[in-house]
Amino acid sequence: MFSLSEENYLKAIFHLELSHKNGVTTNALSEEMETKASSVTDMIKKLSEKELVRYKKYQGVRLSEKGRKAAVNIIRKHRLWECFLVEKLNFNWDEVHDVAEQLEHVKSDKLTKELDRFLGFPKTDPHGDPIPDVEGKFYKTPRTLLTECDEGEVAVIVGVKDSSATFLRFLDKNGIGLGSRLKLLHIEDFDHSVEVEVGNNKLHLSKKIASNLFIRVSNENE
Amino acid sequence: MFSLSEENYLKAIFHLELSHKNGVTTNALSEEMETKASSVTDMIKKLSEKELVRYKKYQGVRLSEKGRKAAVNIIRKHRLWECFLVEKLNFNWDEVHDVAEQLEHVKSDKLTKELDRFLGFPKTDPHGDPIPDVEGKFYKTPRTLLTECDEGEVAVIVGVKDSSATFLRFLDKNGIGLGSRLKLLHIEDFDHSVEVEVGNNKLHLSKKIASNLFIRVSNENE
DNA sequence: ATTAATTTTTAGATTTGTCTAAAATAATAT
DNA sequence: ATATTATTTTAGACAAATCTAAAAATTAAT
Repeated sequence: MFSLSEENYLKAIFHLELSHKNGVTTNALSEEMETKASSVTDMIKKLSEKELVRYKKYQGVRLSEKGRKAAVNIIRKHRLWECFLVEKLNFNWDEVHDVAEQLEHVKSDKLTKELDRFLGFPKTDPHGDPIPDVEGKFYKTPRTLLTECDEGEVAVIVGVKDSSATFLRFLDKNGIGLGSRLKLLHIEDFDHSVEVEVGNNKLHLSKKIASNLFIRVSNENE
Repeated sequence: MFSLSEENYLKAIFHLELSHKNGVTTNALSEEMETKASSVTDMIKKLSEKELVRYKKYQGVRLSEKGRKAAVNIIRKHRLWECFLVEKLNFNWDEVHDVAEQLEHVKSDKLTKELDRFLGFPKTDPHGDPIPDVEGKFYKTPRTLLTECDEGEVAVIVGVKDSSATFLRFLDKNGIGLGSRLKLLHIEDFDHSVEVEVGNNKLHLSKKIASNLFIRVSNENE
């Protein structure tokens, strides 16, 4: 159906469209894909011929409905494999990305369907990102960033915005993971860093860290 | 490490070496790989430069130790994935091949190791073929073909020589699978076809079919 | 032991995805 | 409004893996 490279471009365009609402630029794509802009132009032309993207010269690209379907399917597979690796194969959440990047390209509808069933139809991956269903629908649960939280509130970690190994290992080291309950003790006016209580420890988190933690504000007693 | 194509050639050479004891010929490889002989020559040169095979012009190829290790590792992964598909994802034994062909190329030692553990360190795949260990060692259990069986003996099916979907579905249709107990009632002198009892049915199997069934001769009462 | 047939290799072309360098277009700054 | 800068595209080249057609080597047949 699609080549490895085409699939990777589709995925990248999908992710970039979230922040580049009026078309993904060639340079943005070339940065994301770690290739030269000229290579991107070449590939965009191919995707455009296949009607996976809409493209006008110098105007950037956007996915067509067909392209979106394809991209979402790859993301679905990626996230299901991540669940598999963590839940069944003892991978840590910072180790799954590269392997899932390979597994996501395996072509077999039955495989995806059965993997989903085998995992119990998970709704989110190990980083808290939603897993789209077969129709390509994302069930988004409401979530905000820790930076939106007020002093005194209790937040449950439901996801990470940055899922780089560096960040994830930092969280591990500090006993923070999905499901962790943080009480926001203090927001520092000077740099917007926050002081939180997690378990019985107090932790100081920079604004950058807080802005990469997705939370759900919780009732003290729930 | 190795390209997809290189891996497929290594695997093919390994399989062909079993029957072509004094070197795998270019034509044999081109048939196995479904490519032209000239393409094979090109690839052989590349593998030879990488010291994965020993090659002298017009003399065919054989795997080096390094090449054998690589080939066996791919076969190991292929067979582990086949187990996974059948035991965990409800695949039938005639459906696993193409998907395993894709999965076998995923690169991650941890993945292979953990998959092996997750499956309970299986020794054979769904077709009864042995799964090599991490060191590349095959633990071969003694087995013969149904054609070697004598009248009156009871045979347990422990593997299939031909694992094409056509053959496997034929076996399914006739209630034969790994572990089936067949009593050899009669060998027909004319064409060496055999009459067997499986369950409460009598079946007539051509010589070709009998010669593709690996068996272990069993004690009536075991 | 030649000749004929087969197998294998070489030479040159093609496709996919990439690259560099240069040209074209768009965006920004004075 | 024009000049400067940045972005994007084009043109041409390259590596990997394949192909076709022709040449070379080996094997088989008389």
